[in-house]
Amino acid sequence: MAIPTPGQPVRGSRSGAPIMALFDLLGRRWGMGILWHLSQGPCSFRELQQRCETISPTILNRRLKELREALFIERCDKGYCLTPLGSDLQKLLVPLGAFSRTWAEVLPHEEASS
Amino acid sequence: MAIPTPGQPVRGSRSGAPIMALFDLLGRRWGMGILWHLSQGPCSFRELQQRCETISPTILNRRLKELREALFIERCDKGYCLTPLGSDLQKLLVPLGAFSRTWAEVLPHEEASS
DNA sequence: CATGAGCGCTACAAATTATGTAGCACCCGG
DNA sequence: CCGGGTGCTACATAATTTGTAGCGCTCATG
Repeated sequence: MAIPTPGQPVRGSRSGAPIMALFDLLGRRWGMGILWHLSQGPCSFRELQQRCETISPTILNRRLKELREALFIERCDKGYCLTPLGSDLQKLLVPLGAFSRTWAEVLPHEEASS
Repeated sequence: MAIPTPGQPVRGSRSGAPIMALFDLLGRRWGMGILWHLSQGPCSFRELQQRCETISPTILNRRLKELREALFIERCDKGYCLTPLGSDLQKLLVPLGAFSRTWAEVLPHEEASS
């Protein structure tokens, strides 16, 4: 499972359009979630695992490797943290948080129906 | 494979935080890519399949169902198109395009090495 | 030095998702 | 009736993710 790289063929673009490489990387399960949770501050592997609530260590470790290779995340004394580049990316994700709340209101609610 | 819904348990949040539901939905393979390609204008199922270059009809259809249920996409005379809500979401994705190009420059290039 | 608690990380089998190919049923123009 | 387009499904195979257990390491405490 090679890490998607701009310029190389990736899912969504044989020519490796950067946006498609990014989508491929972030579109892997937990990709965006890890960036999101890590933006709350640096933390250890196990702490991150708990922030994600239900991620398995196998996949956390794999995503961590990929995101490190992509230069979004790096090791630090506290465990893991975002790089400046990763932080830039995370900031672009923030508006999605606001959007998602609007979305949640618009969507037909599926309360535990009586 | 239930569609992630804010308020229901989703991957990344047992309590169904809207942002995690959104990440779960968009984080499925091709999720963001479909929105991206569809923003180029409404098109037919097969045309969309070609814009995505390498998507299988099985998964295109599944994502389409999910995204329609999430109110991001709807049917129209030309085939499929973004809803206003979906269009809002897609606009939030646009900055990622610019970011991805910066990223592509920063990343060590893996040219076809001699 | 033994114990316990934390760390990053890996193994492995089972379950879930995605891929690729083929092809259905439908409609339209020739 | 034939060719070409549409949306979409079936099915076997492959890839990815999950969940659980536990390794080897370090550090603080007794």
